Amino acid sequence: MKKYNFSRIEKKWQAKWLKDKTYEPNIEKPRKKGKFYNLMMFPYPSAEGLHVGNMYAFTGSDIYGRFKRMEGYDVLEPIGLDGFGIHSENYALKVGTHPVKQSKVSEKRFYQQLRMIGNGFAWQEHVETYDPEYYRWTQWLFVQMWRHGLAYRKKQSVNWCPKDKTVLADEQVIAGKCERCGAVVEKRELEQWFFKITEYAGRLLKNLDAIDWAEKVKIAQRNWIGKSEGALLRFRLTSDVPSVGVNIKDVGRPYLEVFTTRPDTLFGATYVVLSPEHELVEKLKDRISNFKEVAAYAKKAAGKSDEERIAGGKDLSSHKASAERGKTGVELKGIKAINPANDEEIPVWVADYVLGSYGTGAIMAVPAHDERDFEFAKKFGLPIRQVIALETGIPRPSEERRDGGCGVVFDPRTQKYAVAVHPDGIVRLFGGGFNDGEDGREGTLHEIAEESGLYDFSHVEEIGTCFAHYRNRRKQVYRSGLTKCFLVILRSDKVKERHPEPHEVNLHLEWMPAAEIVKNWKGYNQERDLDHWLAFLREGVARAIELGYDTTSNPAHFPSEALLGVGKVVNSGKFDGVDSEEAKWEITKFVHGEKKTQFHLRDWLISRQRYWGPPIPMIRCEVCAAAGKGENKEMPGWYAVPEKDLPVKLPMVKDFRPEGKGESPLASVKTFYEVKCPACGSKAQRETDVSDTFLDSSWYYIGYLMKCNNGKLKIGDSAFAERMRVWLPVDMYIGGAEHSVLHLLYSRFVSMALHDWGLVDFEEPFTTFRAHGLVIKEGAKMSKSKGNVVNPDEYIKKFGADALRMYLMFMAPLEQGGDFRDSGILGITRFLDRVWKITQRVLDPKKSVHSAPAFADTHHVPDGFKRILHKTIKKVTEDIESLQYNTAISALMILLNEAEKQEKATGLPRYFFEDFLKLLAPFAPHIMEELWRELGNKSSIHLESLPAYEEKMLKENAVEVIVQVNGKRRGSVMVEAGTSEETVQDRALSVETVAAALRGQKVKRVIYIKGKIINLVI
RNA sequence: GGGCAGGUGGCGAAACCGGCAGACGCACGGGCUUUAGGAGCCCGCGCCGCAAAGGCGUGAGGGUUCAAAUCCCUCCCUGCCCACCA
Repeated sequence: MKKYNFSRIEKKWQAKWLKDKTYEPNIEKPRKKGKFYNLMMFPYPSAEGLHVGNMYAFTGSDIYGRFKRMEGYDVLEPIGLDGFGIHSENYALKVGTHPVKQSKVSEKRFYQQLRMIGNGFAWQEHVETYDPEYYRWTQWLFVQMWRHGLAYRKKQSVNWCPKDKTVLADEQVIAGKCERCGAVVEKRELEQWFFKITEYAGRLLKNLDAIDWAEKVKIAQRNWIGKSEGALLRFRLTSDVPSVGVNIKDVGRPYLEVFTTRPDTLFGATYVVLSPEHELVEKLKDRISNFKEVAAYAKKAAGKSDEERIAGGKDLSSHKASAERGKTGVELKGIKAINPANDEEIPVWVADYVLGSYGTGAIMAVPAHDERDFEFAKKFGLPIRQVIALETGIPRPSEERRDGGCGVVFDPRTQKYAVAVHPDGIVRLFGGGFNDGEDGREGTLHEIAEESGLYDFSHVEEIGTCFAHYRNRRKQVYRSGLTKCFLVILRSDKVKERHPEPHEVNLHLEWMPAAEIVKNWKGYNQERDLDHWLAFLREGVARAIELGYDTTSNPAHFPSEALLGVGKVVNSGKFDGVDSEEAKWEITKFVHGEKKTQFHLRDWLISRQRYWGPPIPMIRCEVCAAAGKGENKEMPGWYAVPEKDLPVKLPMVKDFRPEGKGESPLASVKTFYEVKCPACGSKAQRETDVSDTFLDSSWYYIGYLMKCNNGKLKIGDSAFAERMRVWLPVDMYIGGAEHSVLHLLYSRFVSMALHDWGLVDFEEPFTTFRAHGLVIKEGAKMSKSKGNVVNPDEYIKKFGADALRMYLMFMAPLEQGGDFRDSGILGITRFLDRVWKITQRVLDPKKSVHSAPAFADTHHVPDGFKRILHKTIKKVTEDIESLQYNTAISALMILLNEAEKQEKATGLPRYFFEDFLKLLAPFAPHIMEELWRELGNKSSIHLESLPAYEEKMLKENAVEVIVQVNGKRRGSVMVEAGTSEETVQDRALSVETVAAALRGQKVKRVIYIKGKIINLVI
């Protein structure tokens, strides 16, 4: 018997496939069922060779591609390297090699490794992003963005990584640290190139609904785009500082514009806040009496990294909470804003918790209903006014409806409020459910008198309503109703006899200052969910202060939290009682505000002050700039490099190290940056920054098509347009979830732009996207420091690529990732060994390999075996389609177990081997090819069609029906398929163990699930 | 703090449109092949019982149902992503 030598077999077929162009599709005219573009995220070859995570992803994608090929599609499965950019440059820095040289070394190593894993790559179509013939088109893309008004330059405070010495996009800053090197990110003001991706925000969001992508990636993109519906509101500004320079009306905008998603809370806006970088801070300098202080604050805030700004914000989690922590800000003294809703004069602050880059860079602060404003207001003693009575839930019709009321009872002489104290320490307001025929005011005063005895009041005023739910210990709602709240001012503390309800007899009256009540309020909802009464208390106290009764409470200090959520508007003049959702637009209209949709998405920062990337193909001419001339009116002096001059080749710069001056190393290469102005011919300067790596990878799926058949096609050619029409969009894209928002969003943006320019006929580049999971080792993350990194080379050497591929896929579903355990791979090795042997046995050791194999006569093989085979075909086909390779492999193992039994009984028919090997071919391509050829086939198994299952072959003729008594298994009966319920029941009753369980009791009910289970209920 | 995914034997995991929990594989135990090894074959393997009978078992607690890993409610834990976005 021939021995199984995977090493020899794998090498042999890898060479043969390459020679035969087995995996090269017919680009011009796809064969058979048509094209299938099977794309996997290309790797960046920076680290120490191919990682097992790469191999996991590639294998997962390759199996799918091979499966589609065997389904009859002409599959394009290209591969390339994303080797241009910071990560590759950093690797070069680390190993001390020049990136030009290093890229060649990495390329060789990666491609060599990639050839060993057994993927069906179309090698002719490979691309490398650092190849000038590739980045010619990356630069071309930049030029198109410029020509279409989507590229612009602006000075911006940007994220600056002090270690990588470059600008980072927001997406590359993780919790204030650099995504790649982990250094704390700083802020710097630099002129940068941006792409207007925000112009596409709406479409990028909307199209998500129509594409077949992993749901979590869609969610991540939706969150990133971050659409919010709100309003732009204007606050007039006034000043009591005598005008020195500018008149307040002459600052360009005599009002402050804010964006808010909660215009319904406008009446509760008790101050406004500008971001430190807001233009009005500078413009109003003459009107700000403490400008020095303000300017110092703004300067400090601008230099702070986001990390520091956030650290200054709420950090309630850490116990090291020092007094230093908390929000910071400075009031603009001398300036006031007018709340347009109630014409109230309110203070203006500048604080770094407001971001300059979002909305209008200014907010109206509603501390009662926003956590951040609340925290700020508390710290600086600013007023907090509740304007929303929260809804505590939605009642169900079945629940008993009972309205009620409560009172905030204040004694002006002692400056204290009345509270009901329960024996177990629970504190609440006086009040309760109304009796029949009572209304709000009368009923509430009645309840107060009943519980506290108090009845002599000088002032009673309704201050709020909410729809409340009362819950039992299990938090189930047992009663719902409208609850009203009244502020009640005591005339005298005369009391009459109490008539409390039985459960309230132990209740007693206590007087406390507002803050103390709030402090003692803890956990009232242990028994009933009455936290809305706390909101009423705040409301009542605020009103008592307003009326001048309460002179000791400081409303800024006693509430314990902001009230988030929606409900009915209160304290808002004529809008009182309106649902907050409605009030949003009514109030917006009332103050002549404007409805506005705001996106979280920012423009794409393209510039990188580094060496290893495609130079941005732009030229700056000072002469034209001075004359106001240029390709873009708004940006005089700027010209795109003419397309005939592309690519702008990256010059060889020996010292490519970033210097940290905010300039690319190219800025010191005179021969590079000195050029002639394309318009006027005067001395001009080339842009010396390079572009972001994500621009390289945003269009690489098109790049592969350019390389097809060694073509020299280009975008814009009609032949290339036709090629793109045939092959795009990508049918299946598999990659890591870590690119959910970066690469995938930019690619979508670019393809949408190409579509708008009339160059491609699709908007979405990837029809289907699936994210593979992560590979961990023995339950732990792989890392070099732990020394537990799986090196694929070693395993391929030891077990073969087929075994490694299959083991990786057997661990768990592809989308889940897997736990790599060294011992586990042996199971796969054994399996492949048995597949090898069972095939060798049929090839009869006595004859030569080339003579006819000794198959069993088909007629001798029972239908039962064929049924198992067909069930396996069905299962494997379906599982591959849904990327559940683990269960597909398991089904194939079961089939082999059955086949070995069958072999002993009757021998195995030819059809078994053909189908079995084909089903295994996507998983273990080398061995299957070898065995397939040994069976006498002349062409590749990978170009064969998958076996099809026959529906009629799946039907069992005898089935086991489980017999349950009261839902517990007590036995089973074998019956013919289609046996009537009565017969099954009779048979079930005659089973000994079933009869024993019934113990002669009468069967009350029988549930029969056809062919599966019969449950006898007694 | 928010979003997403998940929690099932000693381990990786199956089953999840409610219907025999633990398929398949690893590890482990026993046997066979006169067996030096990470070789092969057969048997066993959730837990408590010598065993049978039986009972208990899918993060915890409750609920719906003839029947719950699966559906509902409350809570706990882990991983990943995001996080002052008004």
